[in-house]
Amino acid sequence: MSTAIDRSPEGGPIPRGGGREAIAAAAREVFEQRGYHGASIRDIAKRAGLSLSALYYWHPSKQDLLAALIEENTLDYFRRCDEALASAGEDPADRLRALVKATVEYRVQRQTESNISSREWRNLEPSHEERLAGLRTKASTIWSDIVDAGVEQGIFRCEHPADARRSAQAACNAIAQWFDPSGPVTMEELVDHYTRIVMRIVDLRP
Amino acid sequence: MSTAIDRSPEGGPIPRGGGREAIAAAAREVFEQRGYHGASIRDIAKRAGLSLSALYYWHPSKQDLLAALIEENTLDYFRRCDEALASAGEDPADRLRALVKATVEYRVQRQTESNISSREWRNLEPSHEERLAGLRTKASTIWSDIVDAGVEQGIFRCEHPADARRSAQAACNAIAQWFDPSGPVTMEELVDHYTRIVMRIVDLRP
Amino acid sequence: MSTAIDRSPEGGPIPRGGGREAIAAAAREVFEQRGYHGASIRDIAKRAGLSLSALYYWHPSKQDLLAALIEENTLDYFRRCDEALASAGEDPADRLRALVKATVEYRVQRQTESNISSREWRNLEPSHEERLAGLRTKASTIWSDIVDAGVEQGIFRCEHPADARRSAQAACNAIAQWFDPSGPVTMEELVDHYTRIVMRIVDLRP
Amino acid sequence: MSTAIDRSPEGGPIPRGGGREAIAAAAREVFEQRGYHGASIRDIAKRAGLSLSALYYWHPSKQDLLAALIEENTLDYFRRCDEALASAGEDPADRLRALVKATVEYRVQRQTESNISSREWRNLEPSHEERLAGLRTKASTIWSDIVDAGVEQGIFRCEHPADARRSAQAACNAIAQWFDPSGPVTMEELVDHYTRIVMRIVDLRP
DNA sequence: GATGAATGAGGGTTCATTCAT
DNA sequence: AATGAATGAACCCTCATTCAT
Repeated sequence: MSTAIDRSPEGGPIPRGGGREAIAAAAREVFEQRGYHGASIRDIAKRAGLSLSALYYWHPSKQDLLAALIEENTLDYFRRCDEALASAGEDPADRLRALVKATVEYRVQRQTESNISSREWRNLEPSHEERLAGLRTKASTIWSDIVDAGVEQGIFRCEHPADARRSAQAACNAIAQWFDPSGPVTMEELVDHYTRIVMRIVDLRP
Repeated sequence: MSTAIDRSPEGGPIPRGGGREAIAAAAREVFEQRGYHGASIRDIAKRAGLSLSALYYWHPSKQDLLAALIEENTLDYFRRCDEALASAGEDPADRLRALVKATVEYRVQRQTESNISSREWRNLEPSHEERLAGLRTKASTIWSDIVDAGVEQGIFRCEHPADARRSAQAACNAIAQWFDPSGPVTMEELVDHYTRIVMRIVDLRP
Repeated sequence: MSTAIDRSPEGGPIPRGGGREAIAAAAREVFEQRGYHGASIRDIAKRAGLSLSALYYWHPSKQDLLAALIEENTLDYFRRCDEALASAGEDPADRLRALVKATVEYRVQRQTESNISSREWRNLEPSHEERLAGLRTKASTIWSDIVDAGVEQGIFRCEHPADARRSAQAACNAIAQWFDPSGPVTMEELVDHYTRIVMRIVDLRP
Repeated sequence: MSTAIDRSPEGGPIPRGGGREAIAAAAREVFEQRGYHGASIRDIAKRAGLSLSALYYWHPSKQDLLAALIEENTLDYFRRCDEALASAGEDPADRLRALVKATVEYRVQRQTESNISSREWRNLEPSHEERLAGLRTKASTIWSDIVDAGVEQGIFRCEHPADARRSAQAACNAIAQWFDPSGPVTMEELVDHYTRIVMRIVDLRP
C-alpha cells in the first residue's frame, strides 16, 4: 500500500533507522532495480527519506556507497559460509552440502544483496576493485577447496573439477535472479533440490 | 555474415562496411564493456567512426539499438539451436547433447553478444520487453521441452526437472562471463566437459 | 540601456558571432567581473545567449575556456610588443619606449583581457600552467632583455635592474585596474606619462 | 600579537590558541592560496582544526570572515605607516622614504595578508565594501598627500603626480606577489632598492 | 546518407549555512 | 564553546536527442 508521501513507488518509505543505514537500505533497492549506472543518487536519497546532501554526509560518493554495499554483502555471505563449514566436519561431501545450504539460503534470504553483488562488481572502479579482489578470490576458493579435496579423496568422481565448481556456483547463484518469495517453492525445498544437483555435478558416488 | 575477426577489443574506431553494421559492432562492444546505462551514445558513434547524427540515421534511439542487438543475438542463437536440433534425432539425450553443444559454442564464439543478452534484458523498456517476451520464453522452453521429454521417457532421472533445467542453463550461460579465448581450454574441450556436467544434472543413466 | 531580454545586467546581449566567439566574449566579461571561481558557467552561457550545453560543444571545460582566453590574450599582447619592437631600432631607450607604448595601449584597449590575464593565471590547473609557462617567462624577459641591455651599455644607470624591471611592469600593468575609459585622461597622455616614469625608473640619463 | 612563526605554509591543522585566532590564521592561508570563491569554509575549518560549526560560532558568515580579515590587515598596515610617519619629520622626501620603508616591510613580513587585501577587495559585498570604503581612500591619500606636498614644495619634479603615486604604489605592492623569503634578497636590501626607485619616480632632485 | 550545432533534462558533487543538543 | 547531522541551492558537466543543411 502506498503512503501519502510519494517517495516510494512500492513498498513504502524506509525509515529503518538513522541516516547511514537508511541510505544503505535505499541504495540496495535502487541499485538492484535500476543497476548502478541507471540508479540516480537523487532516487536513493528520496527513497531513504533524506536530502541529497545528507547522503553525502554519510557516504563520500556513489562509488563508495556501492563498494561499501558489496563489501558488506560479501562479508555477510562469508560469515554464513564459515559458520556452516565450521560445524560440518571434515568429509568433503558434508562440507559441500553445508556450503550449498548456506549459499542457497543466502540467495533466497538476501536476494537483493545477492543480485547487487553479482551484477555490480564490474562497476567498481579500479581502486575499490583492487581492495576487494581478495573477496572475489575467496568466493571461488571456498568452493574449489572443497571440490578439489573431494576429488583427491576419490569421493567426487567428476573429471573436470574446475568446471564442476563453476557450474555448481552458477546454478546456486542464479537462484537470486528468478526466485519468487511469493511462489510455491520453499527455501527448504530449494536447499534439497540444489544439494542433489550439486552432488551430481561433482559426481558423488554413494 | 560477420566474421570472428572484426572485433577490436580495445580502442580505435571500426571502419567496417556501411553504417548500420559498424554501429551495431561498436554498440556491442561498448554495451558489453560499460553496460547499457554506463554506455554513451557518443562513445558508440566514436567507436564506429561515425558522427553522432549518423547513428540516429540508422537507429531511432539508444533503446532501439539495444533492442535490435538483443533481438539479433537471440535469433542468431536460436538459429544455431534449431539447426543443431534438426539433425539430432528424437532421443532426448541426443537432443540435449546437441543443445549443450550449440549453447557452449555460442557462448564461446559470441561472448560479447551473450553477455549483452543476459545482462541487458532488464534495461529494455516495457514496449520492447513485451515485443521480445516470446524470445525469453523460448529460451527456457527450448531447454525444458527436452528435459521434460527425457524425464517422461525415464531417460533422465532427476527429481526436479525445472531446477535441473535452470542449473544446466546457468552453468552453460556463465561460460561467457569467464571464458578467456587466450587461455588453455579449447572450445571442444568445453563442449565435452559441459555435456558431461549437464547429463549428470539431469541424471542420465546409461 | 537594458533590453527586453533579461540576460545581461548591463551592456546588452552579445550576439557578436557564432558560438565559439560569443562564448569567449561572454567568458571574458564574466571572468573579469566575478573572477574564475566566482563565475558560473551558466552565467557565461546566458550572457552569450546560448544554452549551457552549447558552451560545452565549443569548450571542453571551464578550465580550458580560461586557459584558451589567457593564451589568446597573452599571444595578442606579444604580437603587439613584437611589432612595436620590430620597428624600434637597436637603441635600448627607443626599445623601452616602444615596449611601454605597446603595453600601456594594450592595458587601455584590452582592459578586460589584461585583468583576466593578470588575476587568473593562479587558477590554471597544473597541466595548463605548465603548457603556458613559456608565456609567463617571455612576459618577463621581453622587459628584462631591454633593461639589461640598456644597463650594460651604460644608457640606463639604475643600480638594480631586476627591481627596476619589476617596478616598471607593475606600474604599467596596474593601469588596467584603475583606468576609466570615460574619464578625462586619454590613452596618448597615459603613454606619455608612463614613458617618462619608466625612463626615470631605469634612470635614463640624457 | 601574532608572530611570524605561527604560519604553516602547507597542510596540517593549526592548533593555535583559541578558536577566533585559529580561524583567522587558517582563513588567511586558505584565502590566499585559493582565493575567496575558491576557498571553502570547510577547508578553513579543517585547517583550523575545528569543526565547521565552531567556525560559525566565531564568524557569522564567510563574507564577514573575509571583511574582518581585510579590515584587520589594512588597519595593521596603517598603524605601521602612521608610526613611521610620526617620527619622520616634515620633509616630504623623508616622509616618502618612511612610507616606502613601512610599505615594503609590510609586504615582506605580511605577504599573505598583503595578497588577500589586494586581491579580495573585489569580493566584498556592497555592505562591507561601503563600510570599508574609507580605508581604500586612505590607502591612496596616505601616498598622494606626501607626493602632492613634495611637488608643491618643488622637491619632487614629476610632472604627473597622480600617475607617479600610482606607479610607486603598484611597484611596492607587487612585492608581495613575487617575494620569496627563502631567496637571496633581504628585506633591508629591498627597502633600499625601492626607496631609490620611488624617489626616481617622483623625480626627487638632490 | 551524413553532418555540425544546439538543446533541456538530468547526472554526481560541493557549497554556505542552520539547528538541536 | 562546540558539535554532528542535515538542508536547499548551486556547482560543473554529460546525457540522449533534434534539426537545419
